[in-house]
This record gives sequence, structure tokens and C-alpha cells, in this order.
Amino acid sequence: MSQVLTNKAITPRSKDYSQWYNDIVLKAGLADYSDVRGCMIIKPYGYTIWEKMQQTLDKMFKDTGHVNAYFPLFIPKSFFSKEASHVEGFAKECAVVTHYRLKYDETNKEIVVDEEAKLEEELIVRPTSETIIWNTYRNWIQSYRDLPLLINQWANVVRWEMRTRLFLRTAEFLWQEGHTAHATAQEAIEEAERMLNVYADFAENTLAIPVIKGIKTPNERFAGAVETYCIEALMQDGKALQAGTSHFLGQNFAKAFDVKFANKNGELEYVWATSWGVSTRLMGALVMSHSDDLGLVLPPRIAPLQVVIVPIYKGIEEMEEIKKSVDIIVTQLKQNNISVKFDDDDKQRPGWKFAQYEMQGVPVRMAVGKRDLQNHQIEIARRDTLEKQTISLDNAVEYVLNLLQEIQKNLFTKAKRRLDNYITRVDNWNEFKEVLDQKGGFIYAHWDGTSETEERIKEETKATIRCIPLDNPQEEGKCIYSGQPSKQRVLFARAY
RNA sequence: CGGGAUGUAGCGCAGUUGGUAGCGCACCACGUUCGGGACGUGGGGGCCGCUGGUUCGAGUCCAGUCAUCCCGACCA
Repeated sequence: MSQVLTNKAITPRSKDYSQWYNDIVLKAGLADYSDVRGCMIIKPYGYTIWEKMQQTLDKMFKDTGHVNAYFPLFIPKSFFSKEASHVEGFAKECAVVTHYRLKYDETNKEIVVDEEAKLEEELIVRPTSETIIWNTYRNWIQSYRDLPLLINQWANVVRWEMRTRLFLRTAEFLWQEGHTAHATAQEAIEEAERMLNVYADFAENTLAIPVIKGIKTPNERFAGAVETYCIEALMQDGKALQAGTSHFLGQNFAKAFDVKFANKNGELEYVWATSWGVSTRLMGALVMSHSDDLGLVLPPRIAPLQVVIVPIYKGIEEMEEIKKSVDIIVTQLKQNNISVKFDDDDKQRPGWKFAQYEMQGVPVRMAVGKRDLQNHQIEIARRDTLEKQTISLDNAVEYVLNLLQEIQKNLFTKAKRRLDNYITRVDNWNEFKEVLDQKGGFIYAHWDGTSETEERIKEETKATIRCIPLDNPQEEGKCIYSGQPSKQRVLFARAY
């Protein structure tokens, strides 16, 4: 019996957070390990959630004037090396294509790389597309009339990471990357900030994940960026997770790829650039933000299935009777754009279904049996608090519609409260280490502004500066580590 | 690339001093069940990671090799 339970139950969070996370991803059916090193199989349930994210984000991009395009997976090595800091940042994690053909080796009876089919120039599997896109933009941009150029692409990228974790860090991952070109620095900065706000809006209002908007320190900046904006979220174990980034690239890529435009006075100028992206990592953020020991918990706005109705019956007649009674509820919910499933699968029993839907994070579950029908009522259970209510059949639809909104709100509030409680103001180095080890979360402390100090703190504690919050209040103080004068506090944390 | 561990059924694992390949879950059939992961009976499923060695005989011992996972260095 105990073996049955350990096999099915989710590992409690207190034991081992990583194990708990893995259990949920695997058992909720979001993803699976692949036989290919560091790669992940996104299963249909997980992919459906990703598709919902895509749809919502894509609409937000279109609403802010962007269009989609698609650029090649392979980048000639020479493109890649044109922007110095960019190469440096990515060189160590690139997959490289060197040959284009295989052949059958008669002696060893196996397929081998055909050495005669060596590429003149190696191709890099994109770790990000700035280079190939800016090489293209050179041909697309001649005049100020061609600007701004606001393009997004949905794609996969490859970064050969040493260690991988489902959704959070995989060798190949899915993402969107926006790449825009502008006539002025001001306009590009506005774009970068606009897209950061889109991400924050999406994280908070759709995924119910509260985030802190900020800028990265030079150390943590994207390779090739002038300024990196980010949204930082906090997971239930007190570790930070970067949920999205938006970069002001200045004229770095325009200069590297010689992208100039004629302004209104006919003078040639380099264009100003941004890039911004979110990835399937958001899936990991979603799991780690809301789930509990029974499994995944999904905010209604992202849940592929928002409401499930489980009939409890003996025999086909009873089932039909139940079906007839809840039919109107199903129809009305659908009319309100709620995804609802009446689970008449005869192969599983109610208890099994309850556990299954809980594991998958379905926000609202209704259960109806003969007993309920006699009382003209239905049982409604919410996934976030696990509370059950018995409601008259006549009021069920209205109740569920409100409940879904309530759950969405509650999940955000709960996560927001956790985030707020996890930001600790700290004024000396011992306290810093103590808070980091005992409590975790963000530490809001003074920093002297030097990369050396940041680097040492990282070496000693594994904590990094997650961001300097936007609109950060300026105040005089002393650096937590070096004691040097500081103008502002920054957010430190251990991160995924 | 360093440190640690593991490869046996779809999944999770056991397998003693070397002697016919096992258990639980899942799967298939039939029956009884159905208000929180049902039960009974019967059944199917194996290149024991791979290669070589020792031995009458290897899942087990030895050598090599490959892969995966965990902890570091790298990162969204």
C-alpha cells in the first residue's frame, strides 16, 4: 500500500524542491526527458499550455504593432563573430554543423559522417538570432521610411548547456524573439521598455505570477546589449527566476552588420535596435509559482481545461440522467468561452479522476451523483484552496464564472504576498549571508556599483544581483560587502 | 571538464556465496464494483546498457566502453 502511495503522490515540497518540481512536470504530463542529451519532449498537455501562452503573447505583440517572420536555424560562423561581446557570450554553448552528408561504412557496417562532405564554412545552430537577422536587416533598411521595423519570430534555439532541467534549462528550447530597428535611441529605448511591460502584464495577469521589473547590472547584461531589462519572479523555494528579458542594443549590431539609413536630411546614420524574448522557461515558472503537493495548479486564464465535470453513477441509465441534467451547464459555460469537459469515461472511477485532474491543475471540478440530482444540486471544488461547495444546479454556471475569476485573483494575490514577504532589507554582511541561507528570497541591499564586488559576492554566496528595480529610490548608504559609498539598494538572490 | 551515483519489462525497483528472470504499478480478458487513486481470477510482456574476458555455467566476478542522473564550473 505504501508503495502505491509513493508511486502516485507528488513528493512533498519540504523534502526536496527539485524532486517536487520534477514530479509535477512528469506526473501532470507536461513534459518528459528525451533520449537526446539535455533535450526535452513537451507532451500534448504541456504543449497546449505553451500554445495558450503563444496565442496571448502573439496578440499582445500584434497590438503593439509587431508582425511575425521566420529566419533560418543555421547561422554562418562568420556572421556570428561580427559582434565581439556577442560571440564571447555565446561561443561556449554553441552546436556547430560541420558536414552535410552521411555514408555507409562497409567495413564497420555502420553509418558514418562522410568526411568528403565537409562544409566550407561551419554553420552555427542559432543560440539566438540577432546576427542572422541584422545581416538581413541591412538589405531591408535604407531610409527613415523603412523604420521602425518591428518583427517577431517564434522559433527554437539551441544552447549547449552543461546541466539541464525540464523547462528551466534545456539544450533546445522554444521561444519568441522580437528584433526591432529604430531611427533614434529614444525610440528604441521606449520599445524595449514597452515590451518589458508587455511581459510583466502577461506574467501577472495571465500567469498570475507577480514580477519585479528592473535592469541588469553590466555583469548580467545580454551579450551585445547596452541595457538589459528583465522581469524577475520568485519561486516557492525562495529562488529567483528570470522570466523575460528585453534589450536595448544601441547601435552595436547596426555597426557590426553595417545597417545604415538615410535620415530626413539625407545623412546616413546607424539604426538603433532592441531585442526581447520569453521562452518555454515560463512553463517552469508557472509550475513553481502555484503548484502544491497534489500537483499542478493552473490559473484559469492559462488552463487548457478550466472546468471538469465528473459524474458519479452506477450503470448507463444513471449516467445518462446525470448527463441530461448537466448538459445545460456545459452549454452555458461554453457560451461564456469556458473550456469544460464532461468526463463520461467509463474506464476510470471517480476517485481516480479526482486525483488525476488535481494533478493536472484543472481549476474547477464539479461532481454530480444521484444524490445530488435528487437535491437538485452539484458539488463544486476549487483547485487552489481545495475547498468544496454544494450549489443549486440553477446557480452553478454563475457560481463557476465568478469562481474562475476568484481563483485567478487568489493565485496572484497569494504569489504576490509571498514575493513581498521574500524581499528583505539588509544592512550588513553577516545578516546578508544569514538571510540568504535561512530565508532565501530577494535581499534588498546597498551595492557599491562595481563588478568586482558583485563577482565576489557571487563567489562567496552564489547570490547574484537579479536586477536594479525600475524607479528605484535613490538613497545614500554603504555597500553591504565593501563598505564603499552606495547610491541605491539592489536586489540580490540565488537564482535558477 | 572535475567529484558522486545508476543502467534488469512501459514506469518504479529487488535479485543472497555465480546455478531456470522476479515484485509492485501499468497493460489485456472476464466478473463484481463505482460519493476520493476498487477487488478477484486468469493472461501477455526481457539483447539484465554495450563489448570483451574469467568459468562447465555470468544479471551477479574482472576489464573496457557508452549513456543517464545528482553535486560543482557555464547559462534564459
